[in-house]
Amino acid sequence: MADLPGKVHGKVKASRYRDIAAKLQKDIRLGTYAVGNLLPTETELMASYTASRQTVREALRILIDQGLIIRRAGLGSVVIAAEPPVLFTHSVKSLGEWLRYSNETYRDVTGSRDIVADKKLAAMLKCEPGKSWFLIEAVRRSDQFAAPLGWTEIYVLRKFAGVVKRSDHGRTPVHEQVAKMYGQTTEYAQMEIFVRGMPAPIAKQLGVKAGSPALTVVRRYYGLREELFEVTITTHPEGRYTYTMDMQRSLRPRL
Amino acid sequence: MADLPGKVHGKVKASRYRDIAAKLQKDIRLGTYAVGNLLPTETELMASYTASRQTVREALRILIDQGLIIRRAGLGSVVIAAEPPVLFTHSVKSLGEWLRYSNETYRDVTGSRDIVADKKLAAMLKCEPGKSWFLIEAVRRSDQFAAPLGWTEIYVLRKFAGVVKRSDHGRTPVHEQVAKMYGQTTEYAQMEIFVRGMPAPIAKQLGVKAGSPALTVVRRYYGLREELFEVTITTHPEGRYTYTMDMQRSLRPRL
DNA sequence: TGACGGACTTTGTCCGTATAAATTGGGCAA
DNA sequence: TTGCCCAATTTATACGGACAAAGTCCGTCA
Repeated sequence: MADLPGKVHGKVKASRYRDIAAKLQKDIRLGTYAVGNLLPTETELMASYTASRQTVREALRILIDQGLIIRRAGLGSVVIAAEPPVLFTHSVKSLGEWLRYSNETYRDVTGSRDIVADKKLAAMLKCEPGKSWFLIEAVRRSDQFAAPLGWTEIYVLRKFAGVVKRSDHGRTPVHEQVAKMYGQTTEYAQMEIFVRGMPAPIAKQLGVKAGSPALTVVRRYYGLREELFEVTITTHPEGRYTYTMDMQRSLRPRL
Repeated sequence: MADLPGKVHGKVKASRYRDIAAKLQKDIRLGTYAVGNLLPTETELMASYTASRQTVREALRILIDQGLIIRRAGLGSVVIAAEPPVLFTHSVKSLGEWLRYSNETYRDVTGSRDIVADKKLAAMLKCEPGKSWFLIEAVRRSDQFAAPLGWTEIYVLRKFAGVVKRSDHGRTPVHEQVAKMYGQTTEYAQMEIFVRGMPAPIAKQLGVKAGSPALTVVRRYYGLREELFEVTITTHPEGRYTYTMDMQRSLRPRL
């Protein structure tokens, strides 16, 4: 959607359907067609603009791409926004890329076991207390540095426990392994970043002082029907990890 | 682009053009049409699929929307990717929404002054040492709680210093004020989150212990030609701030 | 060699038409 | 009243055709 025809040096070439789209956009922005209401039907637009159905539909397609309307057979064109809504976007190819660990990092698994969420863990994972999980604990390390980057706790549904046996287990994001082995896809994900004093058990593993500044990142992965199937909690000591995100103004290609 | 026709309960309805699109996608993924090469022309596709030009073009439009091809009059359909590139997106309406402060928070400005970036500050801002900035310092507070949420340092170019005089200064993101007053728009932005021990001067302002865990968020705003025009640094004590981000699998509407 | 021009190819735009599918609303029956 | 089916409306899909605009290719000419 980046570089479609109709653009010349940033300017938009004139054409029948673009003119119609521009007029409709204006009418939507000015409230002639309010949000929630219907646009005129294709037949009406054909009459009022003296254009063919093809041309009218091409114009309406622009409004769809801009997120201004949705269209339904039997219903019509519903105005859902007065302005193109999205201005800035941040995109990632996969949720693995989301975490900006480079390829030189890996998980050094220290152990794994079944665990039942008590009230405190349930709050952290955002699941019901009493839910069963399979826990994988690991130290995140880098090829470059001797000091560990952080401590990782990975909670997956018990039925996915088999991922620990994979040969690429330490270097591939677990949610990708789950997808490959069990076909569980991630439909929705959530991340939380906050600061806390380093918990004593983790401090011991990482060789830092308990209570020292620690950055904790919680990632929750949801499948179909909002089912939470994996949560990872990583905790980093001061100076070992920075989360970075870039955002770009999204250019709307057509018109 | 969320909910176009052709989808029923997540499944895709069969239709001529979707079949053609699916076949072409497969051929692209398998390398029959390699990246950089051309797809068959519309006329050729009409012949090989026994479909009208309209139908073929509808199929190709799907590939365009998926970012697999670009089309040019006189050239053809160039394959630019073997797989739909973007899988997960996080979108925000404005960069103000980016920072998840609700409307109940505001900046309590404690002072402002000119400042020249020394080596240390330049590294933090990612600018050249010696660059001049206008610094606004403020405590971020909430209507709900007595304790301050954090400490904010806002660095803007000196020519934008006038924003402090605005009546809405404390409740509107500064980059929006700059946009309104001076027409400076944000084309690109970057965020960094890391943990550090609370610096003594800030600790004093916030009434917490120096060296206690602190979450620092740096936001850099760039205009046209990569010009850095604003940087904000906010520092939060433990328990006062959590950064949250939601990501949704981007559903490609057609097909 | 390099610039220019024209023929050719390919997509862009626009028109006409027909049938299918989805949605709504009203009438009818339980 | 409630629920179901039918008819009307509206968009979705698909066919046909025509000319314009943009890019490529190649031969000609300086």
